[in-house]
Amino acid sequence: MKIATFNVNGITARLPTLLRWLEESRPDIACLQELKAPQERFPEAAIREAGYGFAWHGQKSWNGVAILARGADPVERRRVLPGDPEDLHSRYIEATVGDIVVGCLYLPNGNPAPGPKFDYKLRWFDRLSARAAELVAREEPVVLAGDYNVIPEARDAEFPAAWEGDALFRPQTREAFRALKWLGFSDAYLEADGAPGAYTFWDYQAGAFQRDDGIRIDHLALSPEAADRLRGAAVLRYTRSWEKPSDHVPVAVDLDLG
DNA sequence: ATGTCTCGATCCTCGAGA
Repeated sequence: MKIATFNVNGITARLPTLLRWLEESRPDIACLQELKAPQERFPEAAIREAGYGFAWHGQKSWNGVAILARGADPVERRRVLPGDPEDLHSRYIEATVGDIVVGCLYLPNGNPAPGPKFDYKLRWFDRLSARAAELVAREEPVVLAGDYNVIPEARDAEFPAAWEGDALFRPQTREAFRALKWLGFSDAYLEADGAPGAYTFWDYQAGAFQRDDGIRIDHLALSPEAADRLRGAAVLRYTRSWEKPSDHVPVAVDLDLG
């Protein structure tokens, strides 16, 4: 079973690219982030035509997350991360697909740091960890996939010094990411491959992709029961060279599940 | 720091966010 995560940076502008990727890569489950469209503007017909059922949580202008399943309808469990009724950003959706629990997340960027946006990022991270602790206690295969906006280690950036002090690389951010690890979740790419240079994001500006000025910030965290079944992982760098690319590329993992 | 992109309001361009 191939499970992938892809920050599309606008599902309306990215629809042709998304459809091409679904057709060529045929993930069984696709977690999408940064859809930037209100709930009623999801391209339902095109996604169904491509062979996918879906659950999605939209928002005007910003955020927005979706879980797609090939030949199946994901069973939505929740569309809000618990712990803050005043947080109205659509950054989390959770569903089951067969026997697997999938959480699709778009963690706040958090810049400028320090500041209120960084505080929000850390609070959001705490809420994610609390939810992750609940999920891991069930001893089921769980995948928490998405744009974490976290550079876990210096090796996950081509120019780590340029990210010193940035919300994506601050010690507190990296510590919060490690908290998921201490709960029992593993970084699928690291476990299955781990080769350096597997960046998932390059800024559109200043020729960042041409200089390979990238960072690895899109991750799939696996519960122990999912990690037991991990067979491989891949970062689909080539999609960054397509027409009208997202600034992120998909990351896919292969799990030996049903 | 910025050589870009997307969205939305409103408008034929700009600000915000990333």
